[in-house]
Amino acid sequence: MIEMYLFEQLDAVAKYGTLVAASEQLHITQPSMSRAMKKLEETIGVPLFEHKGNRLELNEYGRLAAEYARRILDSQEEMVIRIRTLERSKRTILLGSCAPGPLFELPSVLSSLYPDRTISTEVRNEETLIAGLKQGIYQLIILNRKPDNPEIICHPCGTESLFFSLPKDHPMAGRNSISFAEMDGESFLMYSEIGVWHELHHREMPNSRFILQDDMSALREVTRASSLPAFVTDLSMRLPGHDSKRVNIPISDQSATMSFWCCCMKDNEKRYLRWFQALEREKETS
Amino acid sequence: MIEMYLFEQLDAVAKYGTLVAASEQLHITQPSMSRAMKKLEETIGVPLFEHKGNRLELNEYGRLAAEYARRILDSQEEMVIRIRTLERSKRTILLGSCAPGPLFELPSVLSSLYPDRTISTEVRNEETLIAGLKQGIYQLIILNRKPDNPEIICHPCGTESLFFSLPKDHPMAGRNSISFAEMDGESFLMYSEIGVWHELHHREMPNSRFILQDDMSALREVTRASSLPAFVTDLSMRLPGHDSKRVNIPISDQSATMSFWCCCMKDNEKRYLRWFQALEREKETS
DNA sequence: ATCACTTACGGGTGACGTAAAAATC
DNA sequence: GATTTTTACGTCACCCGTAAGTGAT
Repeated sequence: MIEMYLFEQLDAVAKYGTLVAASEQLHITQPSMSRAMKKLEETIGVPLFEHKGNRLELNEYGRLAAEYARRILDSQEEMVIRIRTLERSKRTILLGSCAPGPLFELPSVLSSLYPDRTISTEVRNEETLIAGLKQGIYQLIILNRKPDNPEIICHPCGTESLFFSLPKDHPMAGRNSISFAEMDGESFLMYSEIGVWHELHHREMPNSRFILQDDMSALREVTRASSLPAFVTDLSMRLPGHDSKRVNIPISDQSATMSFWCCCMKDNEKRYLRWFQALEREKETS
Repeated sequence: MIEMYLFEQLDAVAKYGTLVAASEQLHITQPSMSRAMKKLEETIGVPLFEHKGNRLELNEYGRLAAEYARRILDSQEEMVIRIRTLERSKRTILLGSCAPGPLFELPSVLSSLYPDRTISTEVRNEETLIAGLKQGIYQLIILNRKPDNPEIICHPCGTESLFFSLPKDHPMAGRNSISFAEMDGESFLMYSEIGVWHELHHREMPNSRFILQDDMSALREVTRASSLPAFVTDLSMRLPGHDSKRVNIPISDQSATMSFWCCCMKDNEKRYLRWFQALEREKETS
């Protein structure tokens, strides 16, 4: 039987070329390394190295062994991660979203439906969310479009509409609605963690500049003291601390309203049935 | 890092159900087993077992871990076997054949061409030979038909023709040739290790009985003392110790002559080029 | 009482580190 | 002399076995 520490050391030798380099990486002494490789050769019964001057080099068999070592180490690490992830996913619900808006209200609903589980949320891009859902890192994800994958189940979970937030003395402040095009070219103050909304802004207002701030309360301070236009949404307006000294003008473009879908893996559909039913009820009441 | 002995023990527990049973199989004591499983749980950080009465049972995580354990152990064993096989294949030539005839002469030719390598031979069925060739167990194999695989290179290596071996007082002993059908129904003495020839005998002489003997010299003794018909081939006739007190009558059926091909993996073609050239020369001289 | 597992304790293997030597550049 | 590997030796971790204890059937 070949113990794992031998594979680890072989892998390091294959990676770093010499026993000295490998032993430094693994924080063991070089003689220990030398002995381990000898033991490996003895166990397999085939020489894995050949002397090239004063250094040791993997031969054909050694390279084959190193390939296996890498594979086995990977398997072992993958095992630990998968088990830990699986266990964690039973205790917590990690809700990933493509935008922060849905995360304002939904976690508290989740929490009341699943009181024994921890609710965590993250804003990530679509690719990361879908990959993470498949791997079981996320139990639920919120996307702004249905993914084309029969293994993933989706339910609608509301919309979010963008508004321009203007100081009262702004020339456009009296309007009932404004289009992206009308404002394109100005500079905007903006929260940086808005996920997929960034794509929209750059597509619809290619000539504008966006001044990003990743601290929401800092952003509020700056906005209050500035005459620059900014953005709010119908969802963010309800948050406590919202600035009422500005006027919020609806954006006339259709693309300014985003629809969200909440998705889980088909395998977990039953587990989140209550949740999806709650979403349906919410839809009806609004 | 999870050492291999932990995987081995986990695998045994998964296989045998209880710590006691598993520990007996591995020839270690049960407390040792108990500690090892605890250590595994501690390392991963997730419980792998649950108590079911007075016995321990793998839970969901434990079963997942056991799957990985099995995979990792398999990888490790596969690694050792592959390396040893590869190394062995550099030092020896294992020549497998579907029939013993070609093995009478060819090994000595091989030996003279590759004096630094050990030559071994085996008679096996076609399936085993082809699978073994692919795995590198055999370096060369001899088949009675070309395999339909572009990765395998074949060269003709002679023929073998079957004869009836009859006592001089047998009614057919005076014939120039006999067909299978004419002798079908009789009982034959026969060497058992004749590989693919068995198929021919049962196909062409379905009503005959074959009395098998796996010891060639014992078979000769019995044949000498018996009046039963037997078989020889043009190749076996040349062997020392051949019985000259009988008459050997050619078999008129075409199927009584078998053609052989010697095959190696395309990757090894160069290595055995000398060998295949020698076969070509042999073909010309005969 | 029996069976399966856990806890406690002592012993021996072996993996590691230190020190020094050998070999190659 | 600098670098890399090998050899020699002492130490300590840890894996195992024995023995006793707990809980379930």
